[in-house]
Amino acid sequence: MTDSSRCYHHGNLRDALILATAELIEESGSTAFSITDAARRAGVSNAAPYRHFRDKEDLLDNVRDLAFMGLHERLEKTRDANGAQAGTVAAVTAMGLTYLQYARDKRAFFALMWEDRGQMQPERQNLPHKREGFDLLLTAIETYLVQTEIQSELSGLNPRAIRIATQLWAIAHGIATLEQNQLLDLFDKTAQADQVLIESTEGLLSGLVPDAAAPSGH
Amino acid sequence: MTDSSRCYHHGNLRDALILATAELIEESGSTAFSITDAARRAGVSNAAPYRHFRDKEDLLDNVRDLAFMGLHERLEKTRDANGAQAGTVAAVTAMGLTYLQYARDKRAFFALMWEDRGQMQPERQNLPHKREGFDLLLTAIETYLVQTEIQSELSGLNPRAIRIATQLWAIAHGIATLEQNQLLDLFDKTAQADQVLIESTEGLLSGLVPDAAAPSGH
DNA sequence: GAGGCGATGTTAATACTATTTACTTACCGA
DNA sequence: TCGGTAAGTAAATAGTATTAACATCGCCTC
Repeated sequence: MTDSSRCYHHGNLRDALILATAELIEESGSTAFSITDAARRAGVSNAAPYRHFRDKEDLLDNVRDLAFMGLHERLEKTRDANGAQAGTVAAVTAMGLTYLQYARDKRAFFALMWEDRGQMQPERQNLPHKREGFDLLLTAIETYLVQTEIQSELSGLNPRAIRIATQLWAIAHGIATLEQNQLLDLFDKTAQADQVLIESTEGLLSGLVPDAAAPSGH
Repeated sequence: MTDSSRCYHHGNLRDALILATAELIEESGSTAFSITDAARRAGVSNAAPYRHFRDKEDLLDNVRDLAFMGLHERLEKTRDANGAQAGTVAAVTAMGLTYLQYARDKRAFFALMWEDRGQMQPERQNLPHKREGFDLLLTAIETYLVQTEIQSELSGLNPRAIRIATQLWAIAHGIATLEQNQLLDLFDKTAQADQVLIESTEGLLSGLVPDAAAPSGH
């Protein structure tokens, strides 16, 4: 059943189509693609995909999942590579740098992941995978907070950790977007995206003090 | 020439098409639209647009400009409304909040503005309009730096001001994206986007000290 | 005013596209 | 062995961008 010597039945068309689509998108550098092309690349007729996917967007959703998994994998690798210095600013920063690098390496995937799908049903928004990436960052930050004795234990639900993770994810995402839109080099040729991220991370993490609510002194 | 009693020649089809497209996008809430629909709405045939725009993307570029001008207008209004307290953290924060509100109010426009067009020629990336919005933020921050005696005079080119403006723009953009992707309520139901932005802005602006290079102590 | 020319419309044609329908094949289980 | 169903096919439909060939109007010149 895993052989490639199929004449009529493909065997694993679903995965083949997802992969073919991913390849088309990566090769063209654009999220636009035709279901016809994907089918042709998988070696089937143009109607075959509809046995496995409701519509084009459904197929695309699966490619999106693939993209999120790719990012997640890289973030995990970064976390593991920095295991020795877990809980340092550098370890947190490394996660953000990985995010930026992914946006560079897989530009079309990155665009795909964050395409506006506001009018789509919630179950078609790849929320679980989006959340997974966030969780990794969150853990890294909690480790930092515990390590620097700002927080007493890992909980996964510490409101401050969540807030900081949100801020860091937001700034990494924003920097990636600005970089892709050529808005960094324009104003500050030396402000490489990485540098901006490193400074922002430090800026947001410094100033944190044990216990207490939000720091409000200037 | 400005009458509406035209039978064959429209008079100002170019603008009418841009407006029609903008309306279609706003009404549907999606950046997808058909040139046929835009033409119909403007009361002309489906080939007429090609007398005024090279292709669909060219028409879309003009809608993008419109969207950027709308954002710019709002930012200007915010700046003027806060004229009295120019140079305060609140004044800077207000710019970010305006950005977030625009992303909420004009969701489809916001998506349109930041659609990935990496493979497009530079002249089709609406760079001037993107830059204009940044400039407003930059000025607000320089005013803040001068007002708080961190910087001695308005120059428009102060590297630190540029760096901070970049960080703040990035974080505002990132928060808007997370909000639209329902990644804020998911993890922290109380972390309204506005609140995250307010805290980030304060976090990034505090810790700044006069003169000196980047603060590196934690 | 007559004539013509270029800008701005038109209709019709081409080539893709997504999606559905009705038909076909091959596998799997009774 | 046989029949049902999952998974493929071709063909039809409807909508799309874009181009080509033709039509009309306003304006400029004589």
